[in-house]
Amino acid sequence: MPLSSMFTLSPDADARELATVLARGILSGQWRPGDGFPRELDLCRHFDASRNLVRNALASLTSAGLIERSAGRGSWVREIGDWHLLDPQMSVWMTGLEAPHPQLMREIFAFRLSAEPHVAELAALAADAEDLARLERALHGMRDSAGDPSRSNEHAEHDVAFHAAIYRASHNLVWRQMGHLLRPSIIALIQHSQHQANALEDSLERHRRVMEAIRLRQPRTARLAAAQVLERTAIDLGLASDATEMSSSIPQPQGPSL
Amino acid sequence: MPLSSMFTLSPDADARELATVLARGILSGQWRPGDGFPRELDLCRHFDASRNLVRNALASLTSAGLIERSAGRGSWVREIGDWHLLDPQMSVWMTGLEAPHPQLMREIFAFRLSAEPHVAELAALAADAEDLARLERALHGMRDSAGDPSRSNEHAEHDVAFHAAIYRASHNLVWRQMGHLLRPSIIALIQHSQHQANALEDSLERHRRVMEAIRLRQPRTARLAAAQVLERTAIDLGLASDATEMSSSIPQPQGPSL
DNA sequence: ATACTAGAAAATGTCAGACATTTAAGCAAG
DNA sequence: CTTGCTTAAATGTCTGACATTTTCTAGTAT
Repeated sequence: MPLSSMFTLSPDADARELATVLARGILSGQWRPGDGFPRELDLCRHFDASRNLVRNALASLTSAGLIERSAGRGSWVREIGDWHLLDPQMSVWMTGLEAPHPQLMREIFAFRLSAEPHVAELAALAADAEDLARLERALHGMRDSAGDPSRSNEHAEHDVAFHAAIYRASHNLVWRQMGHLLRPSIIALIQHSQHQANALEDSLERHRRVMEAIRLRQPRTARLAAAQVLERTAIDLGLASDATEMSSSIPQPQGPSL
Repeated sequence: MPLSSMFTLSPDADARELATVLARGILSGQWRPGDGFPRELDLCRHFDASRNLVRNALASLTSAGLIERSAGRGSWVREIGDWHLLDPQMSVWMTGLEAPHPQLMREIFAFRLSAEPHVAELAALAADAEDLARLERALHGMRDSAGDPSRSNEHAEHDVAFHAAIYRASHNLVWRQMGHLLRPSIIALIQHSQHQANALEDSLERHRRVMEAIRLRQPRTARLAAAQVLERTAIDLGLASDATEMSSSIPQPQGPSL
């Protein structure tokens, strides 16, 4: 896949911006897994950048698992399963994408569906006053910016902050790091769903119930409330069909036990 | 914190090795969060390396969230909460550590305790023939190398492979990526517990039960079996006290619902 | 004395060019 | 057909210079 003229860059760009352009080229499917990636010198020519800058950008892509490089052989795009979806840098790159990567969005949402209710349960067990303050600030921010299309970005940021505060309230460093995954998922939601007023009102109410359950230290209630927030989200994304099955934690029928 | 003479490097080291040495210096507490990190030129002198190589190594630490850099001000170690624990590179760095980072090990184990039973449940719903083959190979590897102190590393690798296979069998890319967390946790276990023969036998049996439950597509059984593997692990690590409470998924008593 | 400004110093960021190393392909001799 | 040499192509590294950002300090005007 040659460098198309779609990829442009301001003349005074730094390595971070170039990395962003290239990463989004991969995330948007311009280069696909298995494809060869342009050589350093071609990138230098195309973007009128020094080799040093190009190499720094490629180092970022490498550390995110997007490409693999080998002296003498070149660079190529790695399989999706090797991408470091939990690298915070990836969240930034995914967030600015004009059209989100469909498979990744499904995978991330499926993960949230399976994990977030449990995280809410942990949060109800561990949250302290600071966590509750964060949740409250985020919820108020969502409420203030609700319904105004010109403030939808702001609304999305508060939405992200709310969910990140839940992960953080688990008081576990690993779960907390996972909060970075939320941004691309939620931004895509805001941009691609027609928020009807009553849907928004309903969403806010469901968020509020999660916060209340955490405040009252009711783990099971928090779990169910978090599942219902995601159910609402699934509806807004048009994924409602199988969402309800996965988010409920009703024991499945099964054969004879061991 | 000056550069002590503890930090040495073979004369023909590349950026990756230097990054490893420096990262382990941070992970082992030689430099603590908030501390200033040595300047580029000091590192060049100390390790007899070019500035380019030093900069590449520092870029790795930056992308892992271990340090923060700013033109004119220098570099310093970031707070533990900002470290990218889910970066696969971090797992490599943590694994080779002579003495594991106690807090990180606790955090990672607590995460596994809360997540892995659920992942096993997902695996029981989604595993295919290839996943089962991976689980079986890993279990056989564990069994073959059991009890022989000279093959404890091999045993640990198969142990890692078994648990990674569970995450992978969830058939979700995010959970799959999280399998990288397992290595440092399991290696630390092997190195710091006196494996008595009966404990090992018991551990193997518990692993086998997880695999059987996944094979038979029994999610609830798989969840419980995975919790019991972790319970065994907690005993071997000397953390057994509160482990059983967290891994069981018995509903907690709670106040009035919303 | 105090506040503002200019300049120097220190640190990281970038550039340019040369050279080193790794890999793959082609070609020729056996 | 195989082996080994040569060449080309790509990434990796080194060196030295310069650019930029930030902080500290000294000096000056009010």
